[in-house]
Parts: sequence; C-alpha cells; structure tokens
Amino acid sequence: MRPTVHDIAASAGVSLATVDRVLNRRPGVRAATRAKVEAAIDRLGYVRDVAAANLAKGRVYPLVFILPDSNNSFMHGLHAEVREAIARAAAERTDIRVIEIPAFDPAALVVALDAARAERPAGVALVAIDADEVRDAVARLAEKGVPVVTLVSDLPGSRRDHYAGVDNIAAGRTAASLLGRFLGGRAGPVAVLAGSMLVRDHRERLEGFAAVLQAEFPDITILPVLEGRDEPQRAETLVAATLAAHADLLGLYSLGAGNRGLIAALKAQGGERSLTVIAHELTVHTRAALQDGIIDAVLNQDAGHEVRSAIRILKAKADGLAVVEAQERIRIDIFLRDNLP
Amino acid sequence: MRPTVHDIAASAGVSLATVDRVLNRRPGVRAATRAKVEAAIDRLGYVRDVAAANLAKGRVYPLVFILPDSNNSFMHGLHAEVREAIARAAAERTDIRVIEIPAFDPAALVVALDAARAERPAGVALVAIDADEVRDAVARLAEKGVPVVTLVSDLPGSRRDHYAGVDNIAAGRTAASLLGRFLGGRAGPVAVLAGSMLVRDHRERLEGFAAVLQAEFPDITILPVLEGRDEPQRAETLVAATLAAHADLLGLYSLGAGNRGLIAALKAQGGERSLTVIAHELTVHTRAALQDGIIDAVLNQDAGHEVRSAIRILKAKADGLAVVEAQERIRIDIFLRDNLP
DNA sequence: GAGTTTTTGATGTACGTAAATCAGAAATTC
DNA sequence: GAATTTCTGATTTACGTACATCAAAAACTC
Repeated sequence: MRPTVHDIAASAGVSLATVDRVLNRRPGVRAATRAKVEAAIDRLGYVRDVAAANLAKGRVYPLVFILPDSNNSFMHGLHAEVREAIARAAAERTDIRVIEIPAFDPAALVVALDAARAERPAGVALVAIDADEVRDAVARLAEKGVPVVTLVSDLPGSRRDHYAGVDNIAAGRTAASLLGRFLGGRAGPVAVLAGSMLVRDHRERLEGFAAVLQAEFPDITILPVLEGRDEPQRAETLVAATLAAHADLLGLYSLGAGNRGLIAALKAQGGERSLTVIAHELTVHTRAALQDGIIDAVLNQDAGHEVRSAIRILKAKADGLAVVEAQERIRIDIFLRDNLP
Repeated sequence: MRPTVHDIAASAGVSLATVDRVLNRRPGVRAATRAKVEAAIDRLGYVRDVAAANLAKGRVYPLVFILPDSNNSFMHGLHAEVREAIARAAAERTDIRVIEIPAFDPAALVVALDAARAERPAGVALVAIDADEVRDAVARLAEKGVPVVTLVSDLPGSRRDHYAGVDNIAAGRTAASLLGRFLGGRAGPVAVLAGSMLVRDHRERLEGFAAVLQAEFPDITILPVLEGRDEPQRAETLVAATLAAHADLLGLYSLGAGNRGLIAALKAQGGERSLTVIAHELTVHTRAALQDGIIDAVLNQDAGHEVRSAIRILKAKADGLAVVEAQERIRIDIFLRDNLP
C-alpha cells in the first residue's frame, strides 16, 4: 500500500497536523521539524493522493477562454472543443467561461483580458495577438498571480506561463520542404495566402517557409503575400486574381484559415493547370479537397489537444504543480490523401 | 454546485441506501422505485464524482503488459514508456506488471497470456502476433471477463476489446505516396525492408504501400521483401546485398525496426547514389539520419501515447465505462528534417 | 390474517486529505 | 524567571461515494 499522511506523521515522529502544515506550506513549523517531515516524505516515497486532496478541498477551477469570433472552420472547431470541455467540466472541477472578441483586434483583446482579471479566475487562455498592449494586459494578470496560457498563437516576451500550440516556424519549414520536393526541381513562382501578418503564428509560418525555400529550393520564388484575413470570400478573390496574373504559377501555400475560398478559386480555374497546394488545418473543406486532389497536403494542429492541454496546464499552474512538458507538446500533423483519419 | 447522492435521494423521495442500490446495480429495488430514482438522476443531471468513488472503493487496477524483448530502439522506447507509466502508477491506482517474451514467438506469447490470466488482472495489453493459438489465448482471457488491448500490432478476429496502435495500411499508403511524389515520376525499382511477415502491422504496411504504388506510380516496381527480423545486423547485410545487386535502385521503404543496420548500410555505400528513403519510428538513429539527409521521411507512432491510451482503456473497460474513441485514436506522425521535435 | 419474502430506511464506517480549533509545550524576550 | 510569542499535538469535521448491517415496512403467499 502507498503511504498516507498518517504514515508520514508516525515515521517522522510528529503529529498529523504538523505534516499537514508542511505539505500545504502553512506557517508555524520550525525549520528543523520541517526537515524531519520532508525526510520522512522522501524515505517513504509519499505522493499526495490528488483525488482525495481535491475532494477534501472541494476546489473548483474557474477558467476564462478568450477566443476570436472568426468565421472559419478552424475557429469553429476550436469553439466546439471548448464547448466539449465545458460539458466535461463538472467531472473535472473546472468552470470554463468563454469570452468572444472580434478577430485581429488587439484593443478588444485587452478589454477582454482586463474583464477576465476582474473575475479573479484560476487561469486564463487566449488566442494571442502580437501587440505590446496585449503584453501589458497579460502582465497585469500575472501580477495578480493568474496563470496565463496562449492558445494557437503565441506571445513571446510576455509573462504568459505556457504556449499551447504548434511550432509555427517548423510548420512553415515543413510546408516548404514538402512543396519543394513535390515540385521535384521545377523552377517558378509560388503564392502564399495568409490571414494577417498581425498574428504571430502566420508570420512565423511564412518565415520558416521562406527560409527553407531559399536555402534548399532556390529556383522557386515567392510572390508577395496575400492577406485574406481568414475570410473565405476575400481569400477567393485574392487567389483568383493571382491565378489570372501568373500563368506559370507552380504552387500555393495557404498558411492561414479561410480555405473554403481558396478551394473555390482553385476549382473555378478548372483542371487546366496542376498546382501543388499545401494548406493548414484539416476541416471538412480541406479534407474534401485533399481527397479530390485539389490540395496535396494539409498541415494540422489538433484543436482538441490544444484545448485539453491548456486546461491541464492552467490547473497545474494554479496548484503550483509541475507540467510534464513532453506530454504537452502539440504536434504538427501532416495529412496526405492516404492517411486521413 | 453539482448534485450529490443526497440531492438525488431527497428529490426522488427515497433513502440514500436506495439511491446507492440503483447507482451500483445492487439488487433489492422494485422497478417502480428504480424508475423514480433514475428520473431524479436525469432531472438533476447527476454525475458520479469519480474521484470520490475511487477513493471510497480503494480500487487498484492490476494490469499486465506483455512485450517482446526485441533489441531495437522502438521496443526499447516502448519498454521505457511502460516503465514511466509504472512510475506514475501510484498516483493512478494502477499496478502494472511487465512480462517479457522472445520476439516473433507465438507459443511464448500464449504461455505469457495464460500466465497473466492466472493472476486475475484487471486488464492485459499485448503486442500481438497474428496466430490462431494467440486468438484462442485471448479468448480464454475474455472468457474470464478480463479486458484485452492489443498494442502496436493488432489481432483482428480475436476477442480483444481495443487496438492501441496506428492504422498500418494507411501508414503504408502514406509511405508510398511520399516516396512516389518525392521521386517525381522516375521509373525503377524500390526495395522494402520489413521485420517479419508474421506480425500483422508489417504485413499491413506492405499491403498499403504496394496498393498505392501500383495505382498511382505504376512505373515504380517493388523488389522482393527483405525480412530483417527487426535486427540491425541482419538488416544491414540484406540492404547491403540489395544495394550491390541493383544499381538502378530508386528508393527504399523500411517498414519495421532495426533501422540502425539500414542506416549503416546506406552510409557504407557513400554518397554516390541518392536514394529516397522512408522509414518507420523516430529513434536516435533515424533522427540523426533524417538530419543528415540519409533518410527523407520517418513515419512514427508515439509509443507514449499508445501506452497511456492502453492503460486508460483497460481501466475504463474494467469499470464498464465508455471509451472516447476520438481521443484514443493513435495518429501517424510524419517527420521530415524540418519538423523534428 | 398469519407467515414469508422482498423492498426500503436509517445509520455507521471507511477512503485520504484539508482545514479549523484549542490546549499545551517549547523557545524567545526582557 | 516571568511574560510573551512561536511551534506543535490532539482532535474533530468535512468532502462525495461505497458498502455493510439491522430494523422496519411493504408486498406477496397460502
């Protein structure tokens, strides 16, 4: 049987109350006594029974998730995953509240962060926008001791505790590597469709993409970036114009959302040209396009994993517990037509 | 606050003991009373507090993992993950015992399964070998009500409850797709290095690989399969011989383990020829080879995920709980040089 | 309607920890 | 060495559920 607090008390020759004081960092224990208790904990290999502790504490974790109201499948999926987490909330002692804000609007994000702070939650998760005013708002949360996790898009240089998302530079590099190899040495221009250069994840993907193309596939050139704001309509217009303007276009990398529009534009130009296309995020639309051969590869981040990871980390930080980094790494999924789930 | 058994009892107008009888399917409750209680449970949206329940039960889950003693990095990794799970066991009320058996030996596996059965564990996980005597041994476990999960390699047509591993046909298809596209229309032979056609996962990978090559890249032919038994030494000899015999070899698909030998053979032939190589399982060896450009892509299954998933499922089955299929799907990771973790 | 069986109620203990209270011991201060 | 402050011990209650026991009530049987 694993040791309990009673065993620690007996082994250390102190009372249960003292063990409790040591375990929960309550004051009123001399250094010498504390050392005795800690020695006993080590000796017996005591691990606190988290289930029993939570039961006794009756602790709940009020969490706030701040999400953009973007109208694209990925964000819809993210919202859905948060809703699923809310449904499971009862069983996990979490109480998740969602604040929706306009996309790509740093001011709105700051307002939401400050509003969240007023609720004194056990933790806050946000899809970050890369702006100093946002960093300041995160700092205000940190000041109050509220753990903060960035979701999908990171905010380096801020006081956030963790980033639950993929390595976007690696994603961009991977896209370039696949695109380059699929093109097999051909020379010509490729287009890049992004959402906005305001969000860090898009900028980083572009950075990684450009770096690998330049280093390993110098014959492939990159056209000026199209900013679709993750809106299908806008994306369609931009892509259609590019297709018309560049008869020699070899391929396209869609590093943001709004792929519905991209796919519509590609379909509209018919099967005349065979473009090599790499896109992000597996949705009903990209999945169908993969199967139809319109898209060649999809890089995906699993929104469900990201949400669950963010929750685990916020709870752990709130309790001052360590995080198992390896388990929380969010991987880049690569989907071809042949390994669709 | 979420409702407790007390609330149910009050709301249904019965005693706590009766609620307990209904919840835990104990006898001695009239159908009408049972209905009343169940109505109250629905009405209040009661969910059992699993933490409290486990605490009260003091339940532990003795699990048995049967693993081959193969001397390759993937199996070493799998063993390591199981050991990590054992280290976490205390906190999760599991008590995991490992039985090691010789690789590719159905008779030894049957002996181990029967030995496991004698211990009356809460569940058994095994790396399956595709043989009817193994199916029979699994059936004997099922007969006793012991949940069984296959790990890494499946055993279809058996009474196993779940398979914690990747879709190997999809893995083979993906390998073919990548290889074909990386070769960009060239014609010639490719080699396949497998461990053994005795294990299902290797057979299925080959099947998927051959199917896609034939359908989409008819100019690429497949040489007779090399069986390396997942042993580095043997793999090296086989690959070296094939390289010597086929000057026009375009590429190689290593669908099993023992890639140390493969890499040694590839290095030995120097940089004269540029083969396109796809391998399985990310280990220190394949990682280094990816970085050196010796291997072009690695398909990986995350052993840690598989082990943790197997444990979750065995516990859930032991308690008669439902499994969240979507969460337990093991994905095929594709690693290029650019997205190495 | 007496006897039997089945169903229900009331109550208590246990799981391992948290948290509070109060009394007593030890250390510190002057 | 008395007064004060700081530690420590002993004990109790609580969290939500599981499980056991015994008594009481209700439902059957003949």
